[in-house]
Amino acid sequence: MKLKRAFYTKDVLTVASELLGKVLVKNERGKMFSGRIVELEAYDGRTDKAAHTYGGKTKRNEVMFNEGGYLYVYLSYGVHYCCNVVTGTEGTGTAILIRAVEPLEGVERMIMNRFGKKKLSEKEMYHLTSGPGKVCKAFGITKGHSGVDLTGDKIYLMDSVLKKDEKIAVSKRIGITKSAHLPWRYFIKNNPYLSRK
DNA sequence: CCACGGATTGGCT
DNA sequence: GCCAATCCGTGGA
Repeated sequence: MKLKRAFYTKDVLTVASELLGKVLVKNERGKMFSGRIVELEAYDGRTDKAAHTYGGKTKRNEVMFNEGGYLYVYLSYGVHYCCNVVTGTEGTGTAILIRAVEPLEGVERMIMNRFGKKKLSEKEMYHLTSGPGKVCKAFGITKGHSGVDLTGDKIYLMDSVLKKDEKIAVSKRIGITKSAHLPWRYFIKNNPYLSRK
């Protein structure tokens, strides 16, 4: 089942806690890419100085002010794209950064997008999508996908539940200096595809 | 107008 | 462990 609008329009921390284990899917003219979300971070422009929306609406962040269920993509350090799931009601300015997934479909295409070859060692496979920039590179997600409606059929999320032995853990967010104390990074404990342990 | 810094990554010391 | 790559929004002159 594809996740519907109502899943996304809830409060950002509620959606964040429900988003782990869901499957990110990209259908690129029939070429499928998919992966289970194993790590994410919440950003809330109303209170959180690290959020892109903290200073109000700009051309870059306007998608993040949409109602929930849209994709917000930005360029990090001028080098890497990172993708976010917009949450909440219109005008809220909240989103969830997808930091790592466990690859499912389209693995060979992901390896090609990331490394320009077809095979990786077993060890290298754990680094295929273990970071926000890596996920976008592997899936072929760029700035042109910012604003895509996640209730459409190009990029969307499928419902799925955590495995019986999987537990959610929470920590501080990675790589930020402002509002760094907030415990808004959620991840599946001991999952081998995390960006960090 | 210019300087600065950032939700990252991979390669080199 | 350290650092360059490289775009763009923000803030100060």
